[in-house]
Amino acid sequence: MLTPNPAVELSQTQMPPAPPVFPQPRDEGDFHTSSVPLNFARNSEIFAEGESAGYVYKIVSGVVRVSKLLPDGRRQISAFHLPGDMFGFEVDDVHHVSAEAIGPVKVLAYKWQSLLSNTSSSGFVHELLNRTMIGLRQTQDHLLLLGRKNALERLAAFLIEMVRRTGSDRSLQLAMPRHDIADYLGLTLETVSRMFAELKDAGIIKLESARQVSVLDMQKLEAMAT
Amino acid sequence: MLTPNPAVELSQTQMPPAPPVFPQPRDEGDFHTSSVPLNFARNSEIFAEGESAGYVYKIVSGVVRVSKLLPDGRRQISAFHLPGDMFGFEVDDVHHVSAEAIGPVKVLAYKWQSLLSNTSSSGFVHELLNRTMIGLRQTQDHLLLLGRKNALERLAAFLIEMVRRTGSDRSLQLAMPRHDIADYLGLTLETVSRMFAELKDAGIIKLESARQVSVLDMQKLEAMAT
DNA sequence: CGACTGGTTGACGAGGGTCAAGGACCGTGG
DNA sequence: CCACGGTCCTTGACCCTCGTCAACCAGTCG
Repeated sequence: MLTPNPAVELSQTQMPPAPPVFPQPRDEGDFHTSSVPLNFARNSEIFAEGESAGYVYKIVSGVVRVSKLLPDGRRQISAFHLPGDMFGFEVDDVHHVSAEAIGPVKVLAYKWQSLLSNTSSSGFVHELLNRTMIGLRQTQDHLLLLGRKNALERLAAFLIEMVRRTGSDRSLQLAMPRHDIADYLGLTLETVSRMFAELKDAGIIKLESARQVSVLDMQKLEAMAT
Repeated sequence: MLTPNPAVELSQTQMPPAPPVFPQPRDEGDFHTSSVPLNFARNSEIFAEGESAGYVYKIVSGVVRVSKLLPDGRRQISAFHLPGDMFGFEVDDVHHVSAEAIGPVKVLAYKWQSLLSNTSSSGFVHELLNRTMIGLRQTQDHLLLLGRKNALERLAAFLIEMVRRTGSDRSLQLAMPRHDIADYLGLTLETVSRMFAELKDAGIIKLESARQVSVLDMQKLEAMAT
């Protein structure tokens, strides 16, 4: 996808109609560089593994999953990105992960090369370095989770992460289905469902619905995440 | 460890005597910044999780493991670093991982702040951004391994990675014990040992000794790594 | 030679995957 | 208004991979 015109790509299954696209460059104050606002429909692909990487994306609204696939279909989600997060930068102009919109997503797309060459953008390089280092640290934390924690600890850690990142306190709205949570935590969706039930039976959370979780005992939840 | 004088810290167990330390700053061509050569003995700590992060390290010789620990002792090694690699950079002046010398290690230590403030070092920031992005990519690949691959696939991937990184072709010298390989691959040392045996029985590798591996069939090995 | 670290192998069990069935919730259309 | 299809979620039964525990072996250094 070299020319960003993604909302046309509603290939996968039948999709709710994508919001209209406005491909006119706008001047965003952020990096003294023009950005293009883009809209993506639920489950549509923002970029895929192996594609040429021309743009950096900043989320305006919605949630994005970044993942890698094995040839036989096994999938590992390496991160969920929320509004304000940036993603899509690569060293060598090739995407080594793919990114998809979990629900309807609005992003700002920045042209990668113009950002780096732009002389007034040394602040941008520092910002990018910071964000990349933070991303590296979160990914290292996730390695510990995948390599050494059991299913219950993983789900507890996930819920804590989501509570913290969404800035909510007790009530938590999950943007993603069980299957995505499973692929993020290195589990199956059945195990994720069972661990939800276990936390519920222990009186630590309350399931208003599958996507709407209330944390009843944050202390205990944090203790379970080890 | 704010003042680098590490070879004195031979705390853990009885250690082979550390090579002498030469703490005089030298001018290395690399980043137009002075570096301090340091030596670390086998199993000695270069820095620990939670410590203040003042230096960036570049390996001259030896192998370093970077890891995170759970309170109950479970450990995840997030990376092995070989000569030429850099490690130790953090966003917020606090180390979120620990680093230890696997065998005797020589590094060059660069003062972190002086590198970033130095006006002539914008090249350094770009280099650091590149290295961090590469590190992030490798860590994402490792997430896929830990989250979705089985024991045999993990060991095969590890051997391929080591062959590639050491630049060797058939013969591979492993710097680390089974326990470290296990903590890198999210397995136990027994399982690692069994997978070595399995690859050996399949005629894919030959174990000259525990640390000396010959790859007999690279094709098959790559096929096993999925 | 003895102590120590590191590695291999076996027996057994548990945690989580697989397979299967059914329930809850939603928007659409008759 | 309700039936219908689709997506998502839950729960149960069974099984397999890998962890645990234990014994033993190999190499090395004093």
